[in-house]
Order: sequence, then structure tokens, then C-alpha cells
Amino acid sequence: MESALSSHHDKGQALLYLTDEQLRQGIEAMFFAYRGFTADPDRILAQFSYGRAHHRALHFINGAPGTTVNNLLNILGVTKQSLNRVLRSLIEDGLVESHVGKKDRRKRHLFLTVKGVKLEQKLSNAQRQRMRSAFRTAGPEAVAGFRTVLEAMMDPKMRNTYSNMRDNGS
Amino acid sequence: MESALSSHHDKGQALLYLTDEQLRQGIEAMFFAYRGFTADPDRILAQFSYGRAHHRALHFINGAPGTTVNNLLNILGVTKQSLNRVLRSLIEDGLVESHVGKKDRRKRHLFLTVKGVKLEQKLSNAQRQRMRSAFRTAGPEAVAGFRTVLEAMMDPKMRNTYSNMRDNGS
DNA sequence: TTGGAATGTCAACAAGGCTGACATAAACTT
DNA sequence: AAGTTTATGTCAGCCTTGTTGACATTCCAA
Repeated sequence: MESALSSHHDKGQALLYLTDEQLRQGIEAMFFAYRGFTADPDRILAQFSYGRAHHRALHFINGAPGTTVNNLLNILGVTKQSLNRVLRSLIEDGLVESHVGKKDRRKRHLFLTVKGVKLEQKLSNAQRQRMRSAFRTAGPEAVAGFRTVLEAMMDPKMRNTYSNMRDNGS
Repeated sequence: MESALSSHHDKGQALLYLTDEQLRQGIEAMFFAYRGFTADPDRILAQFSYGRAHHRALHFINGAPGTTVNNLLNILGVTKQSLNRVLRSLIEDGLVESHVGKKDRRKRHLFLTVKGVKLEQKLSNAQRQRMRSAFRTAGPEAVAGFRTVLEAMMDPKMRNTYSNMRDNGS
């Protein structure tokens, strides 16, 4: 930590964040942070007898209205059977609408209803609030670093998906 | 992004990372990164017919040998029934040993066996490798920011637990 | 000695993953 | 026109991992 020392150990200093202990701390930080990250929506979802799977569907349909089932499947990384179970309940409950495609009538395009938008907002407000508070506490440089590391941690496939969503979204 | 512009919009620039769109991107980054984060261990665990719950138990027993069941319960945030099921299978398979406490003989102190250490290392090597690569790609400042934001995102209770583990671990 | 803490265990249930099989409609290819 | 592929839905069954509730045991501490 001393400048006199670090001049003799520049490489060691520069790579301190790559020691097993630092990596272990990163791993545990991910674990605890993800729990915090999902805690608020989980509490709300429980009141509606929904789970995280419903939240994810609502989130991505909201972000890309008219998206197809197959597209959602790829983003969420689950089987169609698993997604279908969730979608069915959301459609039955009137949160999601499924419209047959005009060009390709095999495809179903998914939209949130007004009711769906309301729940999605309730969930994402809670989640954004926590993230806003974390971002505010940490400051802009930390946020940039956070995003950089997370992006590097994604599977390359999903990194592309994520970047495309960013590009469309800005 | 231009200096001429930012001089007129300093506050807007400084808080750009707090817009709903930025927060939304942060949320999605967490989702995709966490999937990447767990993908490698998940593949290994599947070969042993174990799940993430087993990984978490191995991880935290490894990090604090001799920890009690109750302590583990608090860290993992699950019910004792849920943890017990996982611990039982790990003990049956000879990965974990449970020793009755000497001072307080109600308590069980948990230790990894040689076999348990081996699996834990296999899992954490995979996970560390991804994190190392992400850290290397992102650079030290990004890593510092990553840690800062994650810590701010934890529930306060777990933030304390996490900090205590850091203090003991260094 | 008694109350409460720490632990284990049984039973039952739910969410949400998975696989496999099968059905249908529509689009595409040859 | 016929055959193939794509997109979707659905049924059945299985697994992990979470939950609650009830109950037993052990044993520290007052």
C-alpha cells in the first residue's frame, strides 16, 4: 500500500484485483448483490402469486413490445414449455396479449395490457429504486466500472443480445 | 458528450447514469451477467447430479471451516429444512463432515472432506476463471467500481456479513 | 429443573427448471 | 403439389430447491 513499496511491486499492485482472494470476494459480492437485486420484486410478486419467471417475461415484453415467443425464449434461455407455462398464466390473468403475426401467421407477437404495464412498472420501480440508490452511493465512475465488468462476465451470445437491446434502446 | 455541451449541462451529465434507461440497462446487465456467472459451475454440478444449492454450501463451508448450521442458514438465507436436505446429501456422499461442538454440543460444525475440497476447487476454479477474464478485460478501476456498486446493492444485513467475511479473509 | 436454543426430520406443497412426445399451422423448398 | 422446416402449443412426468407446519432430541443456562 506504500508508494515506496509499490514502486518495487508495480505489477503485483496492478494485478492485485486478480488474486484468488479478490476473485473470491467478487464471487461473493455477486451472490449477495443478486439477492438484494431480486428481493424487492420478489416481495411484490409473492402478493400476486407470481414468481421471478413472470417478472422476467413482463420485463422483456415491456422492453420489446410485439416480440415473438421464440425471441423471448432466446433471451430468457429457458425451454418453450417453461416459458409457455408462465405466458399462459399471464395471458389468462389479462396481463399479456398474444397476437398472430400479419406477415408470418405462425408467429405470436406479445404485448402487455394496461394491467400488465401497471404490474411491470410496480416491479421495475422497486428494482430501479434500489439500483438508483446503489448508483447514487457509488458514483458515476463506479457505475461505469460495474457495467464494464458485468458485460465482460456475460456469455458472448448474451452480450450481443444485450448490446442490441442497448442500441435499440438509446 | 462534447465539452461545450457538458459545460451547459453539468448536472444532467453527472446524473446521466441515473436515468430510467440507464437503470434499465443496469438491471438487464445484472440479469445476463448473473447467468454467465453461474453457467460454468452449473455445468459441472450437473455431472455430479448436484445443483446450485450444493455449490453454495460447499463454497461457504470452504470459506469458513467449522461454521455452524445456523450460521450457514443466515448466510444462505434459506430454511433449515432446505439447507438440511442439501447438507445431508453432501454428508452422505462424503463431501462434508459434521462434528458435534465441544463447547456447545448442540451445534454442528461443518468441514469439507478432501473429496469436498476437490469439488469445491473444481467449481470455484471455473467461476474464478470467468471472473478473472472479466476483471482482466475490464481493468482495475472498473473492478473497483463493480465492487462498490454491488456492495451498495446488497441488503444492509448481508452487507455486514459480507464485510465481516472480507475482514476475516484478509 | 425447566425454558429456550440449536438441530434434525417427516410430510406436503409450489415454482420453475428439464425432457420427450405429439399436434397444428404456416411458410419455405424442391 | 408434395415434402420439409419453423413456430408454437400442449400433455405428461421428473428434478431441484424453495416453502410451511409439526414434532423430537439434545443440552446450555438461569
